[in-house]
Amino acid sequence: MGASSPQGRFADGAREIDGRCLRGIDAVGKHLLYDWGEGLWLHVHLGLFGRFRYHVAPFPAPRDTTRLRMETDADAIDLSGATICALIGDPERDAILARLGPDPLRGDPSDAFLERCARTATPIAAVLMDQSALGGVGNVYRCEALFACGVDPFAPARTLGSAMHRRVWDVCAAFLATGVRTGRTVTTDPAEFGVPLSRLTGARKNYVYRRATCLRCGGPVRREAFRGRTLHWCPACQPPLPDVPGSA
DNA sequence: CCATCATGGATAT
DNA sequence: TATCCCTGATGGC
Repeated sequence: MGASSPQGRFADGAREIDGRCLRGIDAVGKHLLYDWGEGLWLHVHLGLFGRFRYHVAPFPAPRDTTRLRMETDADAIDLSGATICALIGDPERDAILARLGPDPLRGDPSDAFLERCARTATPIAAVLMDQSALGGVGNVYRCEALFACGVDPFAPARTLGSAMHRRVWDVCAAFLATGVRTGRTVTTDPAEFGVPLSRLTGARKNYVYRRATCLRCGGPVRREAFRGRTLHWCPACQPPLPDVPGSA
């Protein structure tokens, strides 16, 4: 396969994999690992701005932001905007795996996540964004999972109880699986609207994320910056738990 | 043309 | 908690 860096910022890396045969691609949480054999890996993390563009021959000219183009005679993939695009070896790959929490899409056991939730007084909204607690969930799924569970984002994790911890895990796992299947971050329930999942688009894609009003109750959605990210939640559908003396 | 915002994370303080 | 990096779409002048 051919590799090049039209933008130039990954010129050395592209040269290194140019002409090699890709053996496989692994996804761990939000990290992608391209296996070039002999312990050589391309590590990609899309971050906030990263994206792939897929082309069929004849390929369009790359943009001036295209950091990496990988191509065969028939197909090309362009990568731009990624937070991480780097060649690494086995030790660095192992370190990535080691620092990530369980990823439901890999069939990892939920134990470590459940134990973290049981132990910590950190708000559940922060735990869900912590990639060492749970791999793969970002802001959309975090907001929508808490909505699906009727949980106040600021509730200290351990006050929710083990049954709710399990439910949060299950909901996140279901969202991630749906994401793989559909290629979209749909979190609404087809049964609630009587239409197939494929029709849950636009204004019916999510219940609270980036919405002015709750898709379920019609009440106002609250929006607030929390640790650098914007939380969205419905205070009517996700009421705070009553204070229990000595619980937090 | 410019400001603003976005599915993320590392680093400084 | 603040700042910076990465890119692209959008909307207001």
